[in-house]
Amino acid sequence: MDENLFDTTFVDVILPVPIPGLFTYRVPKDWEKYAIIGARVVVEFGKGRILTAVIAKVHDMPPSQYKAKYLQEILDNRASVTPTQLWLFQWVADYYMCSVGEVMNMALPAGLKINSQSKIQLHPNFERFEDLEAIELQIVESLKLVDALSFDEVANLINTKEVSPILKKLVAKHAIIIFEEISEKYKPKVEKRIKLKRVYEGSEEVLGLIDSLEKTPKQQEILLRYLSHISIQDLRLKNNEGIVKAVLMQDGLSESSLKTLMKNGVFEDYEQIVSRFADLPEPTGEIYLSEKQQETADAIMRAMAEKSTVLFRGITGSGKTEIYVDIVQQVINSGSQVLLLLPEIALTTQIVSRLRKVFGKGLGIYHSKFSDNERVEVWNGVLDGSINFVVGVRSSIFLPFQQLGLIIVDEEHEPSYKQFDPAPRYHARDVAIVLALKTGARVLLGSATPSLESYFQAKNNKFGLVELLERFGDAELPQIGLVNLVNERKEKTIEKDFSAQLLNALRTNLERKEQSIIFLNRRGYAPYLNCQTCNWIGTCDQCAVSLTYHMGQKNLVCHYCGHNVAAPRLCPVCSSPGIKAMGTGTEKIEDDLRDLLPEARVARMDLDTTKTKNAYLDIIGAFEKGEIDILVGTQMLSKGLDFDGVTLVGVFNADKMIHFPDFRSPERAFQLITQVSGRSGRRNNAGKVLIQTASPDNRILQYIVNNDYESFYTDEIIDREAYNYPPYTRLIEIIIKDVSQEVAHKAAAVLAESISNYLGKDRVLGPEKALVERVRNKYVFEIWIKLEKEKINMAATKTFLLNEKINVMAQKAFKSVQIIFNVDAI
DNA sequence: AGCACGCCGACT
DNA sequence: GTCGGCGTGCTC
Repeated sequence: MDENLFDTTFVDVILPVPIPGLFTYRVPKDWEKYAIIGARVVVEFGKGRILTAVIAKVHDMPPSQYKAKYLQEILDNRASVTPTQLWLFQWVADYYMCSVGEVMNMALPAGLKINSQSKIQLHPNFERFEDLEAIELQIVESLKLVDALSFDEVANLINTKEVSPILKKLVAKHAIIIFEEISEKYKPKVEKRIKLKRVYEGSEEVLGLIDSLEKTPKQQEILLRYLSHISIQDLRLKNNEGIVKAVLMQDGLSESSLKTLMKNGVFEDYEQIVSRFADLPEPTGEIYLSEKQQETADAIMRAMAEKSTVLFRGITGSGKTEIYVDIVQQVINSGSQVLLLLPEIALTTQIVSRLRKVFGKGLGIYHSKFSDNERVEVWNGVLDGSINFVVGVRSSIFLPFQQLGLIIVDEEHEPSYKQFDPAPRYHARDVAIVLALKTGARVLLGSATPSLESYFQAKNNKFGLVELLERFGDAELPQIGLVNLVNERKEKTIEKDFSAQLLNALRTNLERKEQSIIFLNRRGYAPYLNCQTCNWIGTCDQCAVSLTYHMGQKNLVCHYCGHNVAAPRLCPVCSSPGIKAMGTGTEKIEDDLRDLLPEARVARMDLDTTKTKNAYLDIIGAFEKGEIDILVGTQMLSKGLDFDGVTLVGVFNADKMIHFPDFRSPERAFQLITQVSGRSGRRNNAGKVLIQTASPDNRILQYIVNNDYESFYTDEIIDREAYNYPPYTRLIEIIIKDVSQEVAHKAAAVLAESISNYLGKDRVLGPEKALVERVRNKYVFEIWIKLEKEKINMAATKTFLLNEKINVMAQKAFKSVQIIFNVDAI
């Protein structure tokens, strides 16, 4: 008999797959009361594929086109995902042109998604080993040793990719069983604790116990140690709390003696679930604001009463952190939650420890360097309200806030707020603004060098604007000078890549025992190797770029695909030994400095020297302690670092930054150079900045020298308007990739043609070869479209684009083409 | 995205 | 002859 589909509950769930739409599953009768919107469930999707999904809708409409499968499991008895989050996931999916599943998958920490892995085990009744072939036998023999193997493990064992046909045969022969192993990933942290098995009445009894251990001094020592933590008088009240085993046993008390004590019923052990953040200190620090800072904080609060989003432009060294702290405290005290977004690497540093001192346990940190389990605890803490302040990276915008009052986006101009690689390609600042509009929270954007988009909104009264244009205390702005490389070249005063002017300034600084920073936005030793005899250049065979020479490992590295080979000593083409490293990276600068200023202690900070969390802190620590005279580094130096002793910043390659072929490069250059310049001269030290350039008259450099953000903005915004770039338009970048250059180009042309017909030719740029035309063996083309928000129906355009993608890919020739939409590309 | 099914080259 | 390569289509 077929089941009665009336009076049956169904759920539409979000699955972590890049397929649009929700999927309907049937709820087993007994579980109906647990089928809540926002609860996580386990479902089978396809054949034997187990996934964690989130319930988005509960209803009683049986699907007409297919038969719904049953839910396998309901993981929560409450909503792990809030209704606001579900709304936000959908908004992000629509706006950034991806599936809700992709958003959900990114938003949920890995620890909240269960593991599904097909495994095999030996069939308990199998005996006919003689029926098996050699490989099958090998698998079965292994299963005798380890009771279960994953598909991957089998693949490794027999050294083949395709294991499922073999395993199927084994199943047919009743030799093995395939099963899905499901396990929740999140494991609470447990702590072993020890307590006295029974509470002793009165001190005599305890003293008696101590005496009874006279002959076993090691056991007695343990008991005395225990009593030193919980005194005899306190036993009655505090014995039940016990003490952490590791604490009791530190400095090498005897484990075996403790075991004996437990066996004899003196002590017992038990486990207790503890928060991973339990041992955090209570808040101690207080932050005092200068009069000017307090005025600014008050102005921001007033502005936020009027506008949902407020832009705060506070120049470097004006003490933004103190102002944030004051505002955060006010919002928290009103009973709301606060999120402070920071660019990824700024989080590993000083600011967190400063905030921890003020906010203690109520502060949660959400960051890629934290483990899965820690992230789950932050998620749950935010959900149940025990965490009221989160400092995190861009993905923390998707945490389950219940009472969100304020989102601060620090360094809001930072491009790292935009996710690029896997979908969703979202901008955390923009998502924050949307979320705040939805929930009534406020957004505070902070930067010394706001993005043109944000400043434009502020100037047009869409955002509130508060500016703080003087440094904290009596600190002065650094003096910024340009070094004319053309003149120095004429006079032949350049040594290696250093102008005499910069080198002399470094020398003077060294003599005065003051610290210097050299900024160069290119890592490695040299961007390419070149044979002086046959002109060979080392290139990546997967990508259309030269390989960067890294002297540390003596190898050539592709900065696009990571390809890594030993650097040849002889030219691979003509075998001549005359290979020369061309151009300059941070490694070379570091090396050259050791030559030019042998007495200086030089260190380098870039992606290559900061692979581990501690390396980063070690370099900063050594620099702060004055163990380093000159620190060479990439843009990493510009973020959230606060050094007192730096009085000189040298900038290399400024011209390259300004003339990079991208309409945003003037803005980027202005922001980056201004930000690194801000590292010079804090507190009582007047600082100096020297920028090496071949075009000292360049307008961007002039604005930087004069510290003139306003004029930079006014100038740049004119160009943006003239060429229809943001903030006057919205950009969508379309990336078309294929192994065949011709196929990619044709598909791109077809797509561009139909878009032009729909939007008009003026709104479509390309297709053009990408700047790096081949990456990982795929040819890349780009189409850019510019959309005026007032004139174009954005939603309709996006629907059109998604349909066109399907149309293009439906053509036989374009089956293998990849088409990626990057909304609001930066 | 995975995963299964289905159709052609290099091996026994 | 088969094994196994990856093209194509589907997933509630």
